[in-house]
Amino acid sequence: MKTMHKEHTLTKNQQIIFDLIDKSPEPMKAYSILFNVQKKGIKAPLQVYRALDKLVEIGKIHKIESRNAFIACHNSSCQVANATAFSICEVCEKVTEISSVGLSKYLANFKDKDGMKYSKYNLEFFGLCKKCR
Amino acid sequence: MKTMHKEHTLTKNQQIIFDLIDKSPEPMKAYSILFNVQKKGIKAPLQVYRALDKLVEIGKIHKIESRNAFIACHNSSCQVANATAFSICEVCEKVTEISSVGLSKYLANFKDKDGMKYSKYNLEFFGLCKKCR
DNA sequence: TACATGGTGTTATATTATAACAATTTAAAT
DNA sequence: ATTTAAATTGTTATAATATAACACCATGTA
Ligand SMILES: [Zn+2]
Ligand SMILES: [Zn+2]
Ligand SMILES: [Zn+2]
Ligand SMILES: [Zn+2]
Repeated sequence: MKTMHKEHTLTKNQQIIFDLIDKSPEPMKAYSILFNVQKKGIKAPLQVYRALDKLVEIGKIHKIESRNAFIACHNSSCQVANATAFSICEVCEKVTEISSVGLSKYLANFKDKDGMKYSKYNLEFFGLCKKCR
Repeated sequence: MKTMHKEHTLTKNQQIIFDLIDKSPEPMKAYSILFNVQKKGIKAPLQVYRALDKLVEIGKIHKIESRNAFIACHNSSCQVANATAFSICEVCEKVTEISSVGLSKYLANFKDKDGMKYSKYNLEFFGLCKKCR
């Protein structure tokens, strides 16, 4: 049985950059990514940003907007929805993707005062992680 | 009777920049703000960013993270909580601050899988506004 | 007074991101 | 197989966003 969402074969640059982000325990910034992939032949910011744009578009990674950093997705449903939620520790900067059915249902069904619904959203929670309390 | 939250008397630069943002029908970017206040003697990016930082801190304005832009707050509760929600039109870029008691209660009470609660958050919904549909 | 705190003005610089253009690769469509 | 369109790449240059460092000033207060 086939999966519901389209499969994307990553190109060489996309794969290199995805692998790096996926292995990283913390969100990575674009120029840190650039520095780390220069030995693999990716030399210019644009090469990084183009791969990042595509990876975000297909849901393999997410951008943490408040940090200008990128994290790999491990939640298959994001790859369709572009509906994301994270918790961010304000002390150690640890970022965790939240995958809560309750939360995503609540947000997907939320109506603003014009009765408008939104299938796409980004939520960032801030606080202290377990370790930092 | 006094208000619950601390009153902040804005300094000259803060007031100039707040007034500009407050009058703007759309979120303003830092360098657009700079351009617009140069006639009032604010000449350097840092003067703008310092005022913006303070205004964000005291909740008079909010940063729309996905747009690197700033919008005035008209919701008094944000000034205490730094818990914000916006809807953003992906066509015309109209941004509206959402003030829904239900939503803010839900988010303030949300517990992640470690049982952790977060009083501070930023939520950005994306879609099409009324006019753009 | 002396001290602390926060704001200001200034120059320089760091960080994040895109424009523009030519060449190449890939995957259909004929 | 050949043509075509779409996507990706490589490259140089530049735009847009944000902070570092330092000297100075204003205000409150011990
Ligand atoms: Zn995800
Ligand atoms: Zn932490
Ligand atoms: Zn607000
Ligand atoms: Zn619109």
